[in-house]
Amino acid sequence: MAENEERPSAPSKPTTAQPRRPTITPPPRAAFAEGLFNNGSGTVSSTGLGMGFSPGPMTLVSSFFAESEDCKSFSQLLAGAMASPASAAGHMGPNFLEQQVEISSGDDAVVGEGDFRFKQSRPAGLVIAQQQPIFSVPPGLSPATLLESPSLGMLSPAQGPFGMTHQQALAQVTAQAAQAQSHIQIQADHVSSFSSAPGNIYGTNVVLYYHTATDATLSDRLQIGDEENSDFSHSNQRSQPSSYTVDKPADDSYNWRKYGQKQVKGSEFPRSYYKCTHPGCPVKKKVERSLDGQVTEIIYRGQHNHRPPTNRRGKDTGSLNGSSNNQGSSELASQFQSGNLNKSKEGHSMSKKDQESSQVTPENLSGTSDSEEVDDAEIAMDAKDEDEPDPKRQNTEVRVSEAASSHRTVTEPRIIVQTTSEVDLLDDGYRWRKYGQKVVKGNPYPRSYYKCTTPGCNVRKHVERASSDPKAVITTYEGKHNHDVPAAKTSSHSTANSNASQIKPQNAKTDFGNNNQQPVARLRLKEEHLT
DNA sequence: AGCCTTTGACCAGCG
DNA sequence: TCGCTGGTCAAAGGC
Repeated sequence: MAENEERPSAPSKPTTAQPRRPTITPPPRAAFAEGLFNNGSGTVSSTGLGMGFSPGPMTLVSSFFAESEDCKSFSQLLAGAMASPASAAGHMGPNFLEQQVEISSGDDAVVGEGDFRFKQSRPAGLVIAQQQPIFSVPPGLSPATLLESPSLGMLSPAQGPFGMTHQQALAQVTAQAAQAQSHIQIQADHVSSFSSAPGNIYGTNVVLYYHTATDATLSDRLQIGDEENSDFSHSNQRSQPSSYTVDKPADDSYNWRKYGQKQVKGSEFPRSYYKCTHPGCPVKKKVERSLDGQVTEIIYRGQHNHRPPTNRRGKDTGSLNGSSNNQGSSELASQFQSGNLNKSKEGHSMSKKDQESSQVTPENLSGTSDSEEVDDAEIAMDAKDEDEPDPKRQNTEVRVSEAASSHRTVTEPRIIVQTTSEVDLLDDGYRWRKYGQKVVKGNPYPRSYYKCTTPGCNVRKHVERASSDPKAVITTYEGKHNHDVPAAKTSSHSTANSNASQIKPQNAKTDFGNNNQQPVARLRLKEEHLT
């Protein structure tokens, strides 16, 4: 199992005098999860997938904001955030009605080689996450560990147990990232890092970076601030054996075989190479670990051409993945795979240069770097031409991403999805009909409303542009598609994105989706497109 | 026995 | 052409 396989192995060429990264000492997962699940409302409903699926990381993250004051527009939030982090924090106050997730994509959006990242810390120019502590983390428990929890429920204590692995969460986010066409950042201080990835999604390479340099601040960011969540931390502290050290990425539902390890130049830690053990499956992944076993980077390449193994090897004891979790993971993975198996080749055809060029720094994502040079975002992309990739845009995005790559840092956690095919990620594969537009106070740009044109499907989305940053385009999805992608959109990119769409609705409102029984959890994708 | 990790060697791409 | 580098191979050994 991936977890075991990714246990740190004694580097053949041990690095010396490397800055030690904080050791993560999470509680036993069972207790940990219990602590999580017993928090908040105690809602235990599963998601619309009917398999105990939990909301994606966005939802989870968003749940932090679940008790914010009023549901201000994202534009407002974004504007406020940009203007003043503190102000932004206020916006995301305790009464924030809608559970929202901030996933921002960078200006340097890449169509062909999009990068999606989860960001632990707020971007310099975009602060959405509330400043108030959200929940506590037991001493020694790193965010990576938190997210490695099979449930991730810690991120959404008010929503009860969500049997979702961080891979699933990541998968969701990644899928949504794909939908967003470009870079994604979870604009939440609470989201620290992921210890693993779901593997290839839609022919993309998922890169997870762990930057424990920020771990020092995690305690601050992840401290409890909500009495309601205190059980979480308490339970964790009670049950957490100090000796429990998470030194491997969580289960990503696939089996991997290590086939190599090298000390890569420029990398602090040895890089391990893994192959999916499934016959004929081209998926590989590279894992970099610190000396203390913490994963610092995971790169997935290729796309699984099979379902995740249902019978996980018994030796995978590092995870408390229950059946629901595995099932959920598998289900999620299968969703990813459905209808889009033809991308694996493209994934492998992606040159190293392409991959590298597609990596973008959080600074760029937040518009503080070279991304400033890019043209204005195109909300119009959402309003029209969803069916057609824009070659021009692709070229531009590649250029920007390259520029951005020069600013790449290793100081912040990030997850990068390197798309391995030229996919117009903006196109989510579904047909949308614009049914409204509204100008929000404080935002010169209108918020456009769209509804899925498929009869009986209540999925909606609205797109808005941040007032203070026209490049920032936020797409919010509500509901779950109860149908497949329209036949006319069976192109690779459409399929990929449709899959993404299929995943998003897990966080959907109950009044939109057919299967959604969960509290509202809107997904908010900030899309920053290039012209 | 099968599957896995380890690890030195080999290969290919690139400047 | 050569050296560097990342990626892969494959034998050996362990579980």
